[in-house]
Amino acid sequence: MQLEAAPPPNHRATFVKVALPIPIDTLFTYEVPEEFRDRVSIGTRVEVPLGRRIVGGVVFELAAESDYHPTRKIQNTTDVHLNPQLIALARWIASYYGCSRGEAAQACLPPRVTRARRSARLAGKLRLAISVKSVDELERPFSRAAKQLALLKTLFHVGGEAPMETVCGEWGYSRAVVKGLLGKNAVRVVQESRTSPLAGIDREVKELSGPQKTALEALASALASNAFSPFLLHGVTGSGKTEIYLRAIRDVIASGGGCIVLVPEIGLIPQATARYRRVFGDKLAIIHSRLTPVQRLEMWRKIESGECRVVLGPRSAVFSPVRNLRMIVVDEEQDDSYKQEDKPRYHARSVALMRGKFENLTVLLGSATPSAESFFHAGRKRYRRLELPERVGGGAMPRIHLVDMRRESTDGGFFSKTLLDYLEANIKAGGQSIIFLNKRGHARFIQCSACGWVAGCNNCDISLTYHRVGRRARCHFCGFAKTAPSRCETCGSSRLFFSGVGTQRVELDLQGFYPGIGILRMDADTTSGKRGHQRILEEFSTGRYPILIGTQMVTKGHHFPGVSLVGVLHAEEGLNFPDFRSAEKTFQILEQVSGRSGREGKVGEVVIQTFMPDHYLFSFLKRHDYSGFMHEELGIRKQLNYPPFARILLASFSSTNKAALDRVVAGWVREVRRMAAKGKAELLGPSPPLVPRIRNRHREHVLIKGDFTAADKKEMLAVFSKVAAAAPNGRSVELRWDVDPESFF
DNA sequence: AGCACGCCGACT
DNA sequence: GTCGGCGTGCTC
Repeated sequence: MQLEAAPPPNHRATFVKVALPIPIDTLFTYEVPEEFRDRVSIGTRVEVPLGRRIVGGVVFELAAESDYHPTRKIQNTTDVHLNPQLIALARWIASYYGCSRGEAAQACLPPRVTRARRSARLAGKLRLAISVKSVDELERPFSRAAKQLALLKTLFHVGGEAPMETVCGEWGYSRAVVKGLLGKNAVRVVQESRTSPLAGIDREVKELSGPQKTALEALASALASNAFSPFLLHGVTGSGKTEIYLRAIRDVIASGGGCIVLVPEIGLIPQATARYRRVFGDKLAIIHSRLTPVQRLEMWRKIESGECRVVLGPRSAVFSPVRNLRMIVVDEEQDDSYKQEDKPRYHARSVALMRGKFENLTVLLGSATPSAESFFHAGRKRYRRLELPERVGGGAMPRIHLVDMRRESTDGGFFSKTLLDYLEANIKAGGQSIIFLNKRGHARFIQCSACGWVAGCNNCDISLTYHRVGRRARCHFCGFAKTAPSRCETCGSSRLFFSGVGTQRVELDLQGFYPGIGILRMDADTTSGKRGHQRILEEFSTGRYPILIGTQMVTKGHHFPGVSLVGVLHAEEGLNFPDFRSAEKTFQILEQVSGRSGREGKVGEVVIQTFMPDHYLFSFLKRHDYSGFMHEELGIRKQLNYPPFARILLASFSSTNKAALDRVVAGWVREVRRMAAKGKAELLGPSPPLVPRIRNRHREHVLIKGDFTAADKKEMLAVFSKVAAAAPNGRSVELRWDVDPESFF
């Protein structure tokens, strides 16, 4: 008979095994000097010597003896630590995404700040001291102080006051801006809070719709069960998803729990989160990309201590050490900004679900246009489906008109007769219109009209982008730049033209049709500066401009009550992209941009121009038939064995040495194919990607489809190390390992 | 990943 | 002669 083993003491160990932020998964053993023993346990972030530098690592194991000699000593300890649940999550990330435990642990923690400069504490709250009915009244008196105006508007949006810390930290305003406003008596500093937290919600919506009530009841019972409960909340634009989130979170907080809300990466944090701030006040922590490392650490401490119970932020917020975490919300769950493109290449939606499993949480995925993956799982009852099929206030969905541009193109121009007719009618009626160019980037390249030559980069296989400023031609990958050529470098012709998205040409055309009309254009030339996008969106929302022209940037953030027409140019763009998700993504973006038309009682019009009107997505889009489209799309996915029916993995190899690259890739593929023959995986490639050379590094892609385990992935990575070590110059070959890739670039 | 060591070519 | 390129090996 065995004695019952006492749990190993989680303190006072002589040695610790530490996971380091290097691409090696072995734990390194360090000695803990006597003075640190009380402060080191599993999960503690410690500073340790590695070679001749000091790095931050996380203690994963304790040991009485060292298995490595000579053992070096821990340099220092920190008060940052990973709790046991997050250690488990880091382990899962490491094995699933194929990185070291140290790299995964690092992604779960706030940045390591070396110089812990304590910033002077900003006390009190900043309160609006002038009374205005709408932000428009502020425009004129503050027209010469853009920053002050922006701060006033933000204050107005959040209900009139905000803590000084929020103003200078989260929103990034300098003290000079605050001082300026204090000098003009436009704001005051007050000590106490006027709005009590958790109060604002009932004032905003009188009554919930039937489907909203049903959804909330389902969430409430899931939360009460304390079991892992994944949901897909499918609600059309304007159907009140945020109201559901807010109420569910409020109930969690009321019963002593905490929540995480993930949002896609957007630059409009203050406005987009104003409702959360009004409801949750100081209990809310907002994380965003403009926080400095010190601010991030402070935020982490507030969450860890329980001072903040609700965390709102982009993908990294999924790792927040929230006290008594009960629920994770993933808003706009289809958004591809949830995929981290640097190591570890995790998907925040997957991490949220896995964390939910480990910690028995309710995980609420919300979207107007759910991903095929989530839609599928909801259909298979792996997630519970909640639907909000109607807009709040009963607004009808916009009417969609499809225009076949093969017939209706007006002598090579951008506009069909149909779109021009609708546009003219809308202008006459005083409505606003959005002209959406369905193009990804805003690159303009330089081409010879005599021979077709395109100005390209010396180091990358890509065309150079033309920048009007200084007439430069620049490479987006490596930064290579030169003066834009005035003659073709192949045939010497001077007949060069600048091609690309053409928002400027669209604007020119429209000015021709409607001389003197107010047009806003949103592209690389007009959105320079940090707040460029926001500025243009705000100007458009004043209603003074009848037309806004833009690319995909116009689909995010802000909604415009005055818009009753959306025109889409080149709707088929992207459908021919080498990405199995291209139809899904195109459908989602067209549905989203359509949703911008007509709100608050008015039926909006949407004119979609395309050269591929026969593509299946358009017949479903016309009827706003999301389910119909998804069933068709999932049928195709099944046939081709793509997600969600199979897992995929993109192995992207690169090297400056083409011969070494080819040797290593060929060797790796040969061995992995042999492994795959035993299992169910299928290898596609190797094949050169869309851009076969970047920064003078040649590239090769291999796509792996099938059903593979963490062990299979580990073996494939091991094969790479082996092959690369054996081949001449093999070490020059780099492998970028992307599990569940979102981008195939 | 980062850093040192060491072996080869092309310069003051 | 050495400066510095990158290929290789190692880090508790």
